[in-house]
Amino acid sequence: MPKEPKKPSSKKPQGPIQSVKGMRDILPDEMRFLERIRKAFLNIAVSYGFEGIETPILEDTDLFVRGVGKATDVVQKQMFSFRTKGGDPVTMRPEYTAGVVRAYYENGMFNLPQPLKLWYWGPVFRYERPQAGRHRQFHQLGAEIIGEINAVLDAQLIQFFTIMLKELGITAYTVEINSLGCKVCRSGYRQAVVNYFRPDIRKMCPDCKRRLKESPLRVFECDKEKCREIAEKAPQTVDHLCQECHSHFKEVLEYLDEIDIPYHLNPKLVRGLDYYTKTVFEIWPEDQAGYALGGGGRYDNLVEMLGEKMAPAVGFSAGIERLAGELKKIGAPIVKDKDIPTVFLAQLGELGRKKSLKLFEELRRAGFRVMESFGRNSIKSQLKIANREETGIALILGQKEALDGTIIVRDMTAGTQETVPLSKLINELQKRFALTETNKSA
RNA sequence: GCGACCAUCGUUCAAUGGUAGGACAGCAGAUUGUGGCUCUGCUAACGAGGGUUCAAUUCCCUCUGGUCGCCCCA
Repeated sequence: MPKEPKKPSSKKPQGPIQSVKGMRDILPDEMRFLERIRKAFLNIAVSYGFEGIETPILEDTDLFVRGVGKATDVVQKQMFSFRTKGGDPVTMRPEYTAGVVRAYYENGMFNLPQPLKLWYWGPVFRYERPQAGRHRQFHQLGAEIIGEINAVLDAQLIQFFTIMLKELGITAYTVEINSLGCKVCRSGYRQAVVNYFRPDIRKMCPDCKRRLKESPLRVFECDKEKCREIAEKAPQTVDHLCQECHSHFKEVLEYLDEIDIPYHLNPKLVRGLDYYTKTVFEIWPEDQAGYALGGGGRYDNLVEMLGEKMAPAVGFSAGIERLAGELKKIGAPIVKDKDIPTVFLAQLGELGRKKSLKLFEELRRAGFRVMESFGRNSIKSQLKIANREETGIALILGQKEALDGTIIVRDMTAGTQETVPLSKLINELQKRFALTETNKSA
């Protein structure tokens, strides 16, 4: 037999389709945590006067290069970028802020009453090696306040974040905070940093040599021992703040004191995105998980950098999966939907099944959560499922009942049942659930 | 981007150079229209490609995916 050399149609081998590297499924068990986080988050967002926004996942690559910063790790090695068929360079957003600011311009939102308070929730992408607490697609929630410079808002966003953690039951965290100053003091500071490192530049790693040229503050992010040693006594931002930035920072801290949020001044905190000015902060779990739950800060220049208008702004974002991880860690009880009055609707025979479909909707309209297994014929297997799902009450609608206009209401815990007229069913159920409610609270 | 380890039913854990077994879950039964306990049966897996071999799930290589460090962040 002559061998037919197989030409692979692509470099990928045939086989079952697996998820793309770093992309994962969120299954119902985890989804429950996410929904809980979303509820807590939205609750606060709405009462704090924030409104929702969603921007496209795909943006012009240039938005992030200019917005987030050319020298940042996010842009240099973590961007999920490619070209469209038309040849346009696009990038799957690695964060929200740049896109939100773009939307601010494109939709003329500077004409709306300022400041603009926006919340967001959705997937973001970073091209990295997947690892614990890190995937290529993950989800962020966050909030931005655009068009207001007052320091009280910096504090309010931190308050927003910490209140959310509190509502979720997460208490073991620290707030790290620092001020990077503005354009004015930053150039002075930058110069001071460059001057400080210059004598030692030969001893430093190649990365730092490059950083010192392109973005000197990033030198502090290096963890090579030598660079660290040298950086130990480097000038700190807080010592080079201009009058305005100094008092702004002081005010932020005073506000935080006022609302009893403990913080840790961290002069080394610079954040991975270039657009930050003045206040920056990160929230870290206390158990040294190796990653932050979230962070944020002021970005008074970003709006200007992306367009012609000027608008001060401040924001924060948090990793939703990481918050969910904390919930798991603290053993947060799994909240199921059981608290909604739930009944199981079992049907028997052709007529019973037909009537069930309608009854199902009537029950739903009356405020009940209804479970069923309409596809099954035997009453036995249907009750088995009712038992497994732990619905306290099962309704049985068979041929006989369908003809009589009645239905069996079965108490699954007591094992008792009675036949009631269909017309009185809702009433009867409401009575029963009211009873169990009072028993619970008693 | 660099390094280490891993890959068997849905989950979890076995065994094996001659194509795989248990547990849990799932499904169906144990006479007539009634769940939980028990019993019985059934379903269901060697990530993909290539090589070595009479024979590969097992050995080797590559790819894909996962886990964990480094880096960095959410």
